[in-house]
Amino acid sequence: MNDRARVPNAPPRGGVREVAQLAGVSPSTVSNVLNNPHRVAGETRLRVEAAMASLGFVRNHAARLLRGAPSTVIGCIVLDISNLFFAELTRGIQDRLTDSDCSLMLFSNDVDEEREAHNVRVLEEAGVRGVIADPVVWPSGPLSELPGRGTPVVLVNCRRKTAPVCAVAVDNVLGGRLAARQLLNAGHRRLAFVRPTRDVPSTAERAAGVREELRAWGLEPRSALAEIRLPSKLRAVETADDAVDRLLALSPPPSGVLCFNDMAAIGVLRGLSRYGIEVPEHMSVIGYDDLAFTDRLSPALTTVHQPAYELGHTAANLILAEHDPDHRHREVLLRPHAVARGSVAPPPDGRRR
Amino acid sequence: MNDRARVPNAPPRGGVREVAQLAGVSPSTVSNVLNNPHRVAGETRLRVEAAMASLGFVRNHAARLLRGAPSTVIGCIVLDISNLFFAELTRGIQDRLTDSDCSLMLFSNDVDEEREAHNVRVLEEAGVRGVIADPVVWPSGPLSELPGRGTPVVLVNCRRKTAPVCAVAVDNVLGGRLAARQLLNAGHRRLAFVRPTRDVPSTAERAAGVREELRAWGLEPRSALAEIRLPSKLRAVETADDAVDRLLALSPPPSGVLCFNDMAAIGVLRGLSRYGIEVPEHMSVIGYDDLAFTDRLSPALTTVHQPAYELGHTAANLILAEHDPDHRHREVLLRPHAVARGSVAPPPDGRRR
DNA sequence: CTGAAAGCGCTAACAT
DNA sequence: ATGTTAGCGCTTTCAG
Repeated sequence: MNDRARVPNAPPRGGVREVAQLAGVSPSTVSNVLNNPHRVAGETRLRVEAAMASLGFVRNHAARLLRGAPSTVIGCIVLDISNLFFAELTRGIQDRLTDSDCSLMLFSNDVDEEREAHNVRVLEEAGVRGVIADPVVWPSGPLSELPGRGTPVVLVNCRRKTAPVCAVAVDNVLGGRLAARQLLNAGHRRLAFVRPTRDVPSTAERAAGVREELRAWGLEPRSALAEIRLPSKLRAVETADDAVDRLLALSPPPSGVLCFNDMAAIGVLRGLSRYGIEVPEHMSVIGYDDLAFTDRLSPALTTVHQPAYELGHTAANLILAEHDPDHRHREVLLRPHAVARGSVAPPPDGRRR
Repeated sequence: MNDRARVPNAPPRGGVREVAQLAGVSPSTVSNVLNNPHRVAGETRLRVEAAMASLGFVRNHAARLLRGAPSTVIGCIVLDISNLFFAELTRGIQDRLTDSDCSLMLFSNDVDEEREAHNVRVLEEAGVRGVIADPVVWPSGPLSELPGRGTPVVLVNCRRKTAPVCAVAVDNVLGGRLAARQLLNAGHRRLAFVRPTRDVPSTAERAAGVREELRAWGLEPRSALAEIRLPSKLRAVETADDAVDRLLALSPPPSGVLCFNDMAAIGVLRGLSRYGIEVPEHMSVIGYDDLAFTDRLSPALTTVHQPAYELGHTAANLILAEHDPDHRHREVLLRPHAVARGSVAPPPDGRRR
């Protein structure tokens, strides 16, 4: 084999050699007009450029990489690209990378450990300049081995723990407390927490925050907080909708529902409306993330704001900064804040329960 | 230079050579255990595999590519990843690619022609196996030159016109008609159309559909349809919110607003509520896309459904199919359908206007 | 079943 | 200012 197994009738892609020949110079001169334009005489450069244009010359990135050029692609592994939170985060990364002429290789792993491992491997084989990831498992997973082999890693939405990497996260424990506090403040004493079956670090921290807050109010999580687990790999909107059946079967019934993210909250809202249960009159609901449209939901969703775009932008900054020889790993911790809207009200019976 | 300009203190990444040495075999045998495992004796293979493991061997994708291996990465260029429509579409692509062990290199170009051209170039230089794109310009743009140089292209959300490529699109002209029809059916005769300043093929087609429908009802687009243009590169939610000022300044005022997509519709809803204008009592609003949460908006958004995930899934199928030597280019045309919910009602004065 | 050798396209010394 | 040479890591005939 050899013609690159490209599309059937494609003309062979010409290389520097061919350009050099047409321009009547040597391959290294062509390379120079590409990489050190100042070192080549103006007239020669023009001739070479004309040759490149007429041949439709396209640089071969693989060959440059092999020769030792620094890669311009950054890998990114998110949990679910169809969640607007990650879409926003991805955009933050994109925008920053674009400014530095870098590209993004994106994976969405559906919170699947095996897929995460596979994606990490592909990225490493591709020789990317660094990897930004919201880890499914940390600090023990496959991601943790990358830095030791020369591929920088930046964690998003996850504390670095003790690992020697950069990380940018939102304080999820605080976020969990903030979420719980809104319900508690409104008088709710029996809560349900809708969360994934498979916890990732960020959701585990949120859960810890919720429990902390409960205890701070003198409540015992074990009895005051019922947990509803959602199958992890499917769309939260749908699984949460389904889970409302279980939510309503709880006894004693909760008067407020904490959702691990806004997408799940939408599902809960939908499920509740299936049963004709009004929010917040009969049931309070709180989300997490503060996605762009949550203020227009019916009712407007009370939630906890996370700066998704900024998270992505910062992560991109950090990964790009790894290039600097005297770079020190650091952790950026952003603060979430509560957003009170219309989906939380005092419990229906007027008394605390 | 030479140690790959990787992270400062990284150990040099060992290659097949090193593995071969440790296993006491030749590099080609190592290559064989990687690519033709059946051709190597069981015991030798085990030894080689052990050596790879102990050295933390990672295949170099660039070198394989250079040697002629078919690429496993597919490029994708969308207009705006922070629009849930594209996030869903991207997920459809991802899921399909994952099944074929391929990866996704994703770009979001903010409807910017130059960025599109740049992204196309990067993808071509990377030697990707194919490119899936929702083009900003077609059929004259940089995307159109790819197939001739050996990189297959699949259009999403855009008709192929006469070009020799595959495409998967939703019938946008029909979609535009469907959107307009819902307003017309409810009795509206003066409409506003909120659309981007910079049309991409899909929005231009929707606009054509809207005009067609108007004419079918005996209305003259020029007088019955006011156009509100949104700056293209910013988030539609925000620009549409701002545009409500202009919308309300229209004279005579429209009683129904067509939005080029759901994100813009959310912005319009938000802007309208700023003015205390109720939807649909005082103004009807219709979106486009039917994003996952639109049924929970207040009011539930009347819109036109587009199968975003299926679009992505099909596009991935098509690009993967280009590998087949006797592949014929084809265009898949999906049908949109109207989704009537609560944001459209008869015009406020009860009479047609 | 395993090894030796050549080369993919490009770039960086080192000549000239 | 330009050309010559060698080699990045891998795979693939072709011999042994």
